[in-house]
Amino acid sequence: MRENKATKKRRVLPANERKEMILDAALEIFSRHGYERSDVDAIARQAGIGKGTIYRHFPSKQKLFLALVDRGYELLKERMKLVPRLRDSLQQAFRRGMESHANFFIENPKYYRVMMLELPDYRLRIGGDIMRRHQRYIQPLVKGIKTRIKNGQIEKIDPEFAAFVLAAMSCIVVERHLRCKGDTRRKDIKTAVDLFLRGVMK
Amino acid sequence: MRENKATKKRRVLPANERKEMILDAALEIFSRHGYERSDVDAIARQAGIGKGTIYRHFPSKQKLFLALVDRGYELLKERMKLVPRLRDSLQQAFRRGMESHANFFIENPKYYRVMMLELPDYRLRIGGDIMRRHQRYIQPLVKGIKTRIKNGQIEKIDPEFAAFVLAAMSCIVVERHLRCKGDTRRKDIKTAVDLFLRGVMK
Amino acid sequence: MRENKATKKRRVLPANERKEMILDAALEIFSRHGYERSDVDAIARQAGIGKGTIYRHFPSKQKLFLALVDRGYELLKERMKLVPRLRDSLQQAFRRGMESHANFFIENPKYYRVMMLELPDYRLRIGGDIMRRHQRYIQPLVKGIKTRIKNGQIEKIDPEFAAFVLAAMSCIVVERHLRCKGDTRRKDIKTAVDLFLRGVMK
Amino acid sequence: MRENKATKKRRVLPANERKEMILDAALEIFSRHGYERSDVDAIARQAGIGKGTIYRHFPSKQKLFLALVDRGYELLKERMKLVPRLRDSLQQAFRRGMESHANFFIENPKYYRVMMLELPDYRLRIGGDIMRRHQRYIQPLVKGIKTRIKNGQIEKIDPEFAAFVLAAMSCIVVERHLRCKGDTRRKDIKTAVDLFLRGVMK
DNA sequence: AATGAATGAGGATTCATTCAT
DNA sequence: GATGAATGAATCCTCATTCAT
Repeated sequence: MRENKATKKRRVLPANERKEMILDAALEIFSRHGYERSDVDAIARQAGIGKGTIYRHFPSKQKLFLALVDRGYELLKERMKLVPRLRDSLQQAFRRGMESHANFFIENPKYYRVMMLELPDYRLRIGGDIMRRHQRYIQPLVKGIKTRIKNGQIEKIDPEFAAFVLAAMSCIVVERHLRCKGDTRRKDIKTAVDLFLRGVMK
Repeated sequence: MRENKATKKRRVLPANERKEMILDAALEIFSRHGYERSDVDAIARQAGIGKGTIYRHFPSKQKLFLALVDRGYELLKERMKLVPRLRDSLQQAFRRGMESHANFFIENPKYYRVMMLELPDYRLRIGGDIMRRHQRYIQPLVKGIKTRIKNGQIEKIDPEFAAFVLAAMSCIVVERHLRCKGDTRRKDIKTAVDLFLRGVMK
Repeated sequence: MRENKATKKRRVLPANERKEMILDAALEIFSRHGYERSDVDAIARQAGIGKGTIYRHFPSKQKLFLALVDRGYELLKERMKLVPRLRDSLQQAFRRGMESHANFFIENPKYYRVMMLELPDYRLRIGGDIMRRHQRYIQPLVKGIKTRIKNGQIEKIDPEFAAFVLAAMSCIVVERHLRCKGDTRRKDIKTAVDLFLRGVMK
Repeated sequence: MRENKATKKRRVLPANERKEMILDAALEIFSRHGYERSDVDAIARQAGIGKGTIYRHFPSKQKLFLALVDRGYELLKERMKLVPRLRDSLQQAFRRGMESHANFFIENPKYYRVMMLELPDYRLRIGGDIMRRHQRYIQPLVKGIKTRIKNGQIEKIDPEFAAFVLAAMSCIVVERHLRCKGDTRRKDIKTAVDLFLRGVMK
């Protein structure tokens, strides 16, 4: 009907690419408005595709959201994988760990919003689903700490508790950075790691 | 049509009592389902009153939620007021502070859900209103830390950062407790305070 | 509870006075917002009384509105009663009739809004009730015209049609006046009567 | 839960047709109950479609009503366009004008109710929007009268006033006809035009 | 008699999901 | 496969009317 719509051909893409496109759009919209306030319509528009297409690839808005969170954790995991070499000094290990974690979210603030901000609200709704993911990603850290304890490098401390503290500190770094009072990142990471290390070292 | 409604007598209450009733019901529902998924109808049913009554006392769902959060901060403040005596030792001061904070939420898990879990999602929705409240309640803690620094009792550290760490630790205590693997509270609080103090003390 | 509310004592008034008060308030509100958009609440507030009191004196919002329209027609009738003396010349008679009619509404624009503007909208809803009133007040005019015809003073013309035309012209005068392009009243009335008379005179 | 819904198939229509369908239904409902008492639900039911479909095509109830009124004026304009040839005699011109106008509404009494009866109530509600439309449609008539005056065919008379009188007369014809005391139309139109012409001719 | 708190049916609008094209 | 029109349950809020005080 409109000639300038002729440009946008209905294109058939391989399922993978389509899914990625949709997840990109979902990231944009969910991070902007939160889960409940995001319309599937808006996501489709953002992706430049029809609403029905989203439902061909994801069975529901909720599942789409979960897939997005999963992708986030995947990316985060990849980023973290590079990090913890046990031959690092304690200092180095924790600093590098926190740097990777914080930097990932600072560089991907949309994922921060989707994965962290929605997390608690989500717990009320999808409960387990989201929490399980969070647990899963915290586990490596817990293990690392356990090892350090076994090695006698740090005090006996509940390793899960310690892992949560580290994660929380990282989030604080991110939030302060995103609130943008200049680049507090470097300083904050040092502060955090120092505090933590002094707090747990023998 | 409905004959079995004779039971429910209409009761007139003083505005204060009504408001409290409604807030009680709102606490129940909001903490159970989160803000967006709670509907005013459900709150009315929970309160055993008509929907219109809620609107007589609160101009909108949002304002009702805010009023509930306010009541929460009020209760928390009262609980915290008893705490910080400067002549307390550092140990005592921080332990008692964290105890009060964590215990308040452990004893009032519904407020925890409403005040803490909704907070980030709310940031995207109502933004300022909620965050201002959060800031306001963190401030005293920031000041306390500043004083300790000035007194030379603890290391120079960004006081806001430190305050956030303490608050986060408290939340971790609460969450672990609510996830109910036995009463980890006491141990966790000790762990947290020890970690923090060793981390910041000179 | 509030001392400055002490002024407004709950006063018991004779039913008549109360009714008048309420009708005054109703005139104010209905003329301002139209029937559907006027809240009984607003009327009560305008009257400075409780909502319940209105229902003690009028069984429903609708009946209150009708009572108000009735009072309007009563006032209009009184104003018109002074007018039509058959010994007047034709000119005089019609001019004075239209003057009285138009002036009544120009001086009581709120009644104009309530009686004229709502009239058609109302016809859809209360149907007969309102139309009957309108008919009743047009009748004298119809009779007058019939007499003039019988007297051979004016052409044979459907007297109801003629009466409607006169009433409509009067409304036009009022509307133009209320739209306030200076005082067109005098000129318009002359125009109207001249047009009508020339139109119907033998 | 509902098994007997199988009958109603979902039909996809081009936007134009859908809009027309909805406007048809709206005409039916609005003319029956007036604006405020008509609910969107009823219009959807009348159109045999879902409520949401209406909102896909019209952004709000109000805009839907306005669109309906616009369609009415469009139809009326088309009907009137056929009319005024300046070479017509005065008699002919006015008679044919009034005939067209009155007949349009007599043949489309629903439009009469929507466009004319709601008009005054609407003035209080939407004000400008509706009134502007009314003005626009009166203007050609005003101009026609001005021309006749300039041509010296009729007396000097306020042309807007005269136009209003003609429009009012036409409405009277319509109303008398709709109240259905036999077909008074022809006679009434003659009466009206005669009255008017004698009233204004030199 | 007067009050205004309480009620709940009703109404406009949104949006996840379905399905005809 | 892709599309977006269609759907209607769900939701917030209003307001005429009732009734405890």
